[in-house]
Amino acid sequence: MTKTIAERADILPQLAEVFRAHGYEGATLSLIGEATGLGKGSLYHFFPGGKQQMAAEVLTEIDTWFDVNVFAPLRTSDDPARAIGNMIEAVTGYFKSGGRVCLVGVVALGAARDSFATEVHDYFARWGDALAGALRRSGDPPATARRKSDDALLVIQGALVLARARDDTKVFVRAMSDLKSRLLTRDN
Amino acid sequence: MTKTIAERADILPQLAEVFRAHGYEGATLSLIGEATGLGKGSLYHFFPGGKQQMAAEVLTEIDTWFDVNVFAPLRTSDDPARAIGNMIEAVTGYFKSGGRVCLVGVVALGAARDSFATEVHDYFARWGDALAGALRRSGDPPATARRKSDDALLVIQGALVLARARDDTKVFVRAMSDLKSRLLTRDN
DNA sequence: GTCTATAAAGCGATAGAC
DNA sequence: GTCTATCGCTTTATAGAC
Repeated sequence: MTKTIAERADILPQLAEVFRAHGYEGATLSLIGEATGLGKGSLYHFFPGGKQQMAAEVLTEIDTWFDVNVFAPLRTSDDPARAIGNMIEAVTGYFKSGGRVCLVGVVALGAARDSFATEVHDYFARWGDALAGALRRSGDPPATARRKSDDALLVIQGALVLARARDDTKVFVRAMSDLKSRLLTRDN
Repeated sequence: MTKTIAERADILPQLAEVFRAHGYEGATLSLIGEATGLGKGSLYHFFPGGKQQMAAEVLTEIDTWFDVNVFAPLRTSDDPARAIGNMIEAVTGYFKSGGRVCLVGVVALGAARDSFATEVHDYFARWGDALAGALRRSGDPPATARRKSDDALLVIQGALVLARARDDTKVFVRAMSDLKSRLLTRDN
């Protein structure tokens, strides 16, 4: 019988799902052990800082994913309108049309926010900056771009809450469709 | 020395604040005891069903508050536009301009959602129905009214998430102001 | 790198005196 | 109605064998 050797890259996504499903406080080491198939010994081998470190690394990985797949395209694309459309598509896929919650939003609402204030703040700040930049380059004046980017972040988070409250992804899908046309319309 | 006799009506709001601040999982009986000044004996005297019952009664009280102060005016006012303006004002006050989170939203995002599915679902359903009704009476066609009411609920929840992530109420205040004019404009 | 055993603390909940 | 003491269990975290 060969032992399976775990790698950080495999563990983090499973860890993320546990935190998403149960929140920081609700994600116990037993649940994490089940989801990863790892005992506490292995878990503490990878994350000597315990639960706090696990959540911090998960948040960092989430941030990296968005940086590569969402923020960077918004910042560098020479077709900003197209990049905004791609953002909506990427977000819809990532959040499984509202069937998967945003861990950063969950953390922001909970008591763990204070422990991860920087991670939470920066995630939304960098998303907002990247989106506002794309809107400016597509013709919106700075103040309008900023208002529209705030609006977008807030609609995405709210749609996730409502979709989960109703246990129905329709409201999320419709919100993304509306958001897209609102972002790509110049006169608002 | 006279013992203070606690009443349910005094306990529930304190209980609500603990659940809001820590979420369902994070709200321990110790924290609840501190916040209410009551020992476990007293707590279990009032709530034999324990934490689950405490949260359920808090959710019911929240629902009642919104029913009286938000939903009923939307349903019965003969000046629906004015009722919608009042709703924005009531919500801004209740959520302290984004400084206080929505417990129903917090529960919806967490693992406790399944235990309180009915309460969570009904809260948003009744709010949505009341608001959509007011919008219809103020001249919006049914489909538009429904879309705008979904939009409103989602913007409120999202603004709460973003305000807490940024630790800044400005985004909430601005979102409410924008929402108000969007709801009261006929051609969208 | 993985596991089991274990520690110390905290959890929700109960019992019973007052 | 309130309290303290306590139960049984789970929690996070550590130690040490393999």
